[in-house]
Amino acid sequence: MDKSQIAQKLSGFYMFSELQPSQIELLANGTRLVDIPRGGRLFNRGDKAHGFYLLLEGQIKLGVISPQGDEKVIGLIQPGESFGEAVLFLERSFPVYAQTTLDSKVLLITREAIFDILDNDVTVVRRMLAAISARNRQLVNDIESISLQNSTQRLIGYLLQISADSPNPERVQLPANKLTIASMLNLTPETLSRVMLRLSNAGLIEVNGKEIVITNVAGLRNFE
Amino acid sequence: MDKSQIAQKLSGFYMFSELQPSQIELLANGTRLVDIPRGGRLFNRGDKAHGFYLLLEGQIKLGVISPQGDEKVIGLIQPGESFGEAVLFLERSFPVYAQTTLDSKVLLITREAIFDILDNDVTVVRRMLAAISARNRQLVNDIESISLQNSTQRLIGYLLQISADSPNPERVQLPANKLTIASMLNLTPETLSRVMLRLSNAGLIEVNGKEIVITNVAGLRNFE
DNA sequence: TTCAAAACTTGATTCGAGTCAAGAAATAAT
DNA sequence: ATTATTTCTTGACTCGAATCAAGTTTTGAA
Repeated sequence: MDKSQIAQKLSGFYMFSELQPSQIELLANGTRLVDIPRGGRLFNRGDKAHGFYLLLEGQIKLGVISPQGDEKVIGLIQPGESFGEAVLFLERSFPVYAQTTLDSKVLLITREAIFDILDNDVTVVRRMLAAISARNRQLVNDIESISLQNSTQRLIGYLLQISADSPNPERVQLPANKLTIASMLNLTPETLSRVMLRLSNAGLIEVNGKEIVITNVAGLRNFE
Repeated sequence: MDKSQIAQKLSGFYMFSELQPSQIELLANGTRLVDIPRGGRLFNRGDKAHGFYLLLEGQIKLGVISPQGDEKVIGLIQPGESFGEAVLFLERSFPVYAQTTLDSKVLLITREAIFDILDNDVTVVRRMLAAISARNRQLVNDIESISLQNSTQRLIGYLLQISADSPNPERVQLPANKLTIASMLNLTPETLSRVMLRLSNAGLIEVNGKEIVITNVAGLRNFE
């Protein structure tokens, strides 16, 4: 992928869509493409940040691992989404690791390049603030559901959310394997499996691998 | 409190410490003082944001309440700290309520005033980004400890943290009542009480109401 | 200063979800 | 196509923390 293709990808990204070609070119000069095969690490917890990332293809899992080796998935990044912004503005290292779950292509937008743009473009500033704020909101929601909902409510909430985001709300596709989904929902795989069985038996969903058919949205929303 | 006193408070706040007097004055014109007695609500979940807040005196509890009435405290704001920034940059309402736990004085820095400054001052932009990013980091830490640590580890982590932030690390003061501390740590008050008793019995801490003497820091860090 | 309300503690018991184990199904590698 | 490996499911059992209950202490309001 050459510079002009990188520039094209950058200008197609929401945060930079208002920038002039000359500014995009500047940004592209401070951006590099990173190719990582499935299962590879983009960075580890504790690594210093050299910039922030824009996922072009594949999928990235952000997570933490306890001293006992237990893993918790904090977020799942899809193509077109950026991540790692927040670390840039603190003199700190990454609090999470980033690992691909599919062969992936990522743009690394270096610190210097983005700081330069931020100093000169009000729109990018706003959108950067909005991006970090949105992540913030998501984290608050996650804390709320971990703290105040039981396993069934968390799964239902998650299914309804991905259903709402889907073009075909009755038939959704889990975006990752069930181990990862379980970890995002703060469940063990065993519990996820059992809760899905309960919802199936209640006639609310049908599960075929990663495909979930929501047969009764209202029932799902009001379950228990 | 008149305009010049508000201006003085604003210029003493880290985020605005580099601003010129003329800019501070502009900001002060878009700022108002809010006085709220102990137990009062500054805003509720779902309220539209008119700006962000700087706590001058007192204490503010940020939290959520489940449909079943269970409460979860997400954050505790101390004098000199700001909050509510993230909501400003999303076209959304507050995901949490804000309630005083002491008689409090708060500055409300209105949307228009801060946006105006953000468009004209690079330092404030950086510090705003840093402030929201720091909150982000805290939230990730919270999710990590809720997800991967047991009740004892969470309390120990919390005590070590407030001890590290304290001028007198051996003798710390809980910043709120135990019900609030318990909720922040995702514990019931009963469990908090029992865990404190266990740590006391193990000779690691001494508890006298809100005052905790950490008699054995290393032991506390390596407990279990 | 008194007293009512709120906060905290302690004990007994329950329960949701985790753990351990073993097998089935799906996926990837050869 | 076959096999190895990973992922997923199901069952039996355990356990950490919640709940329920009752008493004590602290706090703040009249």
